[in-house]
Amino acid sequence: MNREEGQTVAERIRARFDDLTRAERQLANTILENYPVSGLGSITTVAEASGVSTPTVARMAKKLGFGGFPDLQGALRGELEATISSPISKHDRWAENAPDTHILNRFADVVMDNMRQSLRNIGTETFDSVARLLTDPDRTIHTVGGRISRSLADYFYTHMQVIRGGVTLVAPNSNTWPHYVLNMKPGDVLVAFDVRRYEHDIIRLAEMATGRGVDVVLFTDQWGSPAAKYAKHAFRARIEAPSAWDSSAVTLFLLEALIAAVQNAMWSETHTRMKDLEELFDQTKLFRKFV
Amino acid sequence: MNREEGQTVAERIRARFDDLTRAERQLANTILENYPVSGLGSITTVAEASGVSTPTVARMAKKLGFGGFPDLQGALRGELEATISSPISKHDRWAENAPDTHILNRFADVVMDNMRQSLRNIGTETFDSVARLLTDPDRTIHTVGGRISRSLADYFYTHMQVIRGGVTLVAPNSNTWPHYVLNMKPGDVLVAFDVRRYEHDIIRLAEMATGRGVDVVLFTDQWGSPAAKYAKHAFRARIEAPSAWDSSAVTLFLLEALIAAVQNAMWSETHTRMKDLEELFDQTKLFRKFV
DNA sequence: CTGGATGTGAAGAAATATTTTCAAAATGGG
DNA sequence: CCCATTTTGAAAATATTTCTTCACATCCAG
Repeated sequence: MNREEGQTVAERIRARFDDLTRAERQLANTILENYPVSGLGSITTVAEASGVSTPTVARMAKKLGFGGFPDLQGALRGELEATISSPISKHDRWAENAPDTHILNRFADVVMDNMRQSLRNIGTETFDSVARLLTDPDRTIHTVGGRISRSLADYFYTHMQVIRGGVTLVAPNSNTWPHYVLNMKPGDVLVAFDVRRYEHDIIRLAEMATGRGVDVVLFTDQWGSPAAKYAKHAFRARIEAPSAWDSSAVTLFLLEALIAAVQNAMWSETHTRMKDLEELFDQTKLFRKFV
Repeated sequence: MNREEGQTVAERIRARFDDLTRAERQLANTILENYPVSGLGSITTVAEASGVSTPTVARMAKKLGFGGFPDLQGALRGELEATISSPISKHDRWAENAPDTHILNRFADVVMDNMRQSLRNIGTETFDSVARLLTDPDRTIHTVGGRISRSLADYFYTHMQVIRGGVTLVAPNSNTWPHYVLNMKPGDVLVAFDVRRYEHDIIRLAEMATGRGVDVVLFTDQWGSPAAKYAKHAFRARIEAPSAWDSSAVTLFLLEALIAAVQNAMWSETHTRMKDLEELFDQTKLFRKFV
């Protein structure tokens, strides 16, 4: 029984297929089609699905060298996990000259994973709703970030400013926030960033804004800032990183996608603004074109 | 309970995520990672894998509208079967409810691609050399960004400031830059960000800095800013995006990986600084701990 | 007709899930 | 910072499901 240790269930079945009896082969075939999901139900389910009796299933499990049906099932689960959890990313040898353990590669793996998982958890309805909010020219956009996420708010602000008018960056110093709140009117949008460790002031700000009829859009992490309570829409991005810090890469990606969506939706206005901006830059000669 | 009939487990979790408590969210996240395989073991296994107790698992199953844990598990199995047996699995099933043409998915595809290609073109030697430069406590770090990349410089600055002393953020207004140059001494490092459209002032700054014996590290795009001429090390990240704008996501990723590397290399110093910082935060009560 | 394979049903055993209680911990408000 | 409230986990008792095994009837191929 020891040689069988490293084998998959499918391999074991094929290896001993000739020893199997008629009903057992029938069962084996059912397990092999739609492998390995079909073997995951209860022993009764599996038996019924293949049209054999439960004792047959139990018998075969032992015949294949497992302790019993649950043992076989555990093996199947393990295989499935291994299959699903290692997608192309691991095999994809980018930066081939680097050993897998180099921080650059480890970081890349984790970020790609964050990306995949975040995307799975973010509904396009949320995304589209937020894009629609931000496209509405009657709503003023306010944006604010915490100690770390401030840079993201800043990034967002810089872009939105070009795309449309009516965008405000709330200053980092929370003492001044009441003044900003004073300027928010019902229907305005507050785009807030708050990742752990969640900042009390941001939560309060979200609360105050909500109280004034402002729609709060929150960018946070997978655990969700308490500010989510006040948020009309929340994006929960995974921020896992092999580091003492969290990764904002996925959040930035979401932000950029959102910026792209808004820009598409209001292209005519944006186009004009960008052209005007170009001219202004040319006039002040602050920037010289190279490309 | 009837409206929930057609929903996937993931959807149910997302829909009620705000109602979930801390431990439940923890559990929910574990189920969502490696979805849906992670939810297929026994209730004990699942509980242990997420670090919560079995009652919590049972409680959440009911909260989500299932009869109990086995019911939830059955739903997961059903989904898995549907997913695996149909050929949908072609396109990694992120954001599965979104058509491939949704901007969110298009953006994701492009960014993942940028990531792969950038990594292939970036040698770990460059990465390691830069990490070594930034780790040297005798060198002061100056960092500067352009109109858009300013946020990245800011992000970098915020983190480096915690990791080590001797970090300066060069103000955005280029009029004041000569003053900053005055303070740069030979052996210092200037971390500059310059993506298209390349900014004349940044190039001049890099030139001036090099003239004073400063090592310039440049983050730029795949075409390379003219400032690369003066840079000792340059990171060329792909910034392609289905948008009128470029994507900074890969650049941010590189930056974070670099920050992680530096932080690892000087952990003892960083550790002390972080603890001190915590205390200062506690004292000023600016931030309240949630996690 | 015969022997092995199979299914049925059932009973006991084992594992698993549910629920309860209660103390400890976390959270949120003042 | 403290207190009230909620959440959580451990333990245990209970309920339920699932698995194993057995006895026995049936089927089928040779």
